[in-house]
Amino acid sequence: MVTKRQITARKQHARVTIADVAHAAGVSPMTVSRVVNGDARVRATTRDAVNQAIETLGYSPNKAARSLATASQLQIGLLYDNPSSSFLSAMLLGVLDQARRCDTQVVVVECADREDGMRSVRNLIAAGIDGIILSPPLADSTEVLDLLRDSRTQCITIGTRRDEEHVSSVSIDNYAAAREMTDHLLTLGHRRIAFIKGSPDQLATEERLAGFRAALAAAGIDVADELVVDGRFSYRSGLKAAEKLLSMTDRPTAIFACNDDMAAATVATAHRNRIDIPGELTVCGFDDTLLATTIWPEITTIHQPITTMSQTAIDLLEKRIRALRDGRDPEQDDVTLEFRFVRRGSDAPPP
Amino acid sequence: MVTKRQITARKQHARVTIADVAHAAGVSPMTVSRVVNGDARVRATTRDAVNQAIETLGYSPNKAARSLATASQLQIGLLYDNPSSSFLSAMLLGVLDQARRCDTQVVVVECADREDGMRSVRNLIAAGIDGIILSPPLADSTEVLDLLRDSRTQCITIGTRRDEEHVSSVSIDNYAAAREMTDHLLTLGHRRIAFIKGSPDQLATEERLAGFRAALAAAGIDVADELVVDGRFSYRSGLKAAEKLLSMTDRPTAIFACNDDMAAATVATAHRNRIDIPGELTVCGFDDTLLATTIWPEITTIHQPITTMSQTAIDLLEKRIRALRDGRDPEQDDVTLEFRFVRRGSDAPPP
DNA sequence: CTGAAAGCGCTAACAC
DNA sequence: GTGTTAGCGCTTTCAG
Repeated sequence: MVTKRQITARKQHARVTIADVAHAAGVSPMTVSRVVNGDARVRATTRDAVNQAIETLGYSPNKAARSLATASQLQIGLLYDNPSSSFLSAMLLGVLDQARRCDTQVVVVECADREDGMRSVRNLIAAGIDGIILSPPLADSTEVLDLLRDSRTQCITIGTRRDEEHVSSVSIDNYAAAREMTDHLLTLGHRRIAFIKGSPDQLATEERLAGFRAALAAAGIDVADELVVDGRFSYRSGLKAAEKLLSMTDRPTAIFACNDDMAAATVATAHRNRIDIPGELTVCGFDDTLLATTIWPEITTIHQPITTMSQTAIDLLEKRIRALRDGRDPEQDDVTLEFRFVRRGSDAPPP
Repeated sequence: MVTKRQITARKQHARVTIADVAHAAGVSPMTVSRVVNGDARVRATTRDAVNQAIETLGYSPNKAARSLATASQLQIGLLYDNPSSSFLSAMLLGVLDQARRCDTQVVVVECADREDGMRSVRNLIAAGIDGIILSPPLADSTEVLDLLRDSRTQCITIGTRRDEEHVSSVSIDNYAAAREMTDHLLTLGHRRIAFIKGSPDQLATEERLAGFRAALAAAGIDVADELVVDGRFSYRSGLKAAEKLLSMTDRPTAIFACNDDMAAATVATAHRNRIDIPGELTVCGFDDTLLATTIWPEITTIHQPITTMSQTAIDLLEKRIRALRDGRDPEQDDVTLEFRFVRRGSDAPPP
């Protein structure tokens, strides 16, 4: 009696298993498994019966059992180092989503700097990680990349593309994007256009600058050296750069900042100096992080599909690792996703 | 020969299992399991031997197998609706971390509005979710909460506390925090202090306002109605509120905004009007999101430990679900975490 | 304190 | 097309 009650109680809480469904549908568990996994070799009527049973019983497969049986679960590490929170949340969203889809455990690690990055990578490797995703600026650290290569750990970078044998990447065409933005400014009629650079240690900085220069060159405009100023991607550094630019006697009519944080800082500085945007000055950014739409006016910028990028990264990494496991040679891919020019309220023709 | 080679090849890729460790240490798999799980009933020498073997073999337990054997893996849904990206990333970080720790699958769902929230909750329940975490403003939706109660789904809110039987919560003491901030302003010597409210549908708004009022009342200061203005937590709404406040003939010497976004907007508006911060105007915020340290001057604010909050939420939810599974009655908890007053550069004594 | 047996829920591989 | 058998790697009994 006592026993029976316990069993009943347990049954209530127990999830329905594949066996229950099989029983209800009058087939074997294997058939149910096939239906669930979309195996084509099941008669339509059988399939319907099974689906019916699944429906009424409210069956949903046990992930752990499946992982165990297929030996599928992977462990992937995601390292990041002080990104903007918009970048981070967008990235995490993509990672979480895709990881769930392809049954992958993701370990997210914040690194204070490259030193710390090296340490984390070593730890993860020791813990038996299957692959690693690097976001900038860690993705640009040759040191970290070399460590990964030497330990033969699969690796993929997000946001910057490294043309090296052992790392794949997911990024956008920074050069083309910067060029498109600059062309837009040119079309608007601007001729005196300034550029605020990002951190020198990130590839993206150079690529964007190159795109900027190319657009101007194509239009037959010389870039005055004084109009290309240093920045470090931070709001703070943008403030400094903007002050320098706006205090010039012959100040630019448009400023293209290497990311949205610095563009926002430029807007703030302009306002402080009672310069109207976009009436008296055009400002545009890059990345389309949340800050771009937070401030006023909203910033014209380049949208990076960060969530899709991180999903793609997980997907790619997973394929490479499985290929490796099956003895195949994993190919190195560099995926380039589409960026999108987003026009908002911070640009206008020159006064 | 062929067979052997295949086996060898496979062995290379196969992870080391508990059996390998057991063999190497000369004990049974069970003993290894006990050591790994910190069971006390193992002789010290045996334990050392096992640990030694684990070390040299580089063993790490297979999560899937463990989940399966202990029937432990839980599914938890996390719903969010348009939070600031700082809030979101902080929350995701905590969730990811804790979920990995306690072997929980988290499904993150973005909801466009309450309607959408209802739909998502229904879907999740149908999919057999074990519990749900709600962040504001969804956490303040009675409708969603009722649905959850009726379906007997475990639920916990983050950031706002609902005093209802069936929902647990993790939050900070908004009232006390607002009070502490206001006291700070009072100590500085401010007497004409304005308050920018958040969205009226969020409990946090009222609590913070109450704290603000209480501090002033305790100091024997009447709050002029005109100094408490509407806002909706957005930068945009903060801009409007700040303009109203700063255009007053007898404008306030300090402005306490209900969150950092609105505080940042206030700073921008002040700058636009050539009002120096903190020299001529003190501005402070709430939440300590990234925006607070992005802009200049950095904003004095209240730090909410969002990452810890979401970790705690997962932890609590997990305990409740397991309790329920074991037939125990899950208790309803309201956990209040410590906030931290963070003084930065946006406050000073009145001019 | 330690070990043997049994099984968690699912899916490969092979039969039929 | 469908069923059978045999595990995946771990932990829970229950013996000793």
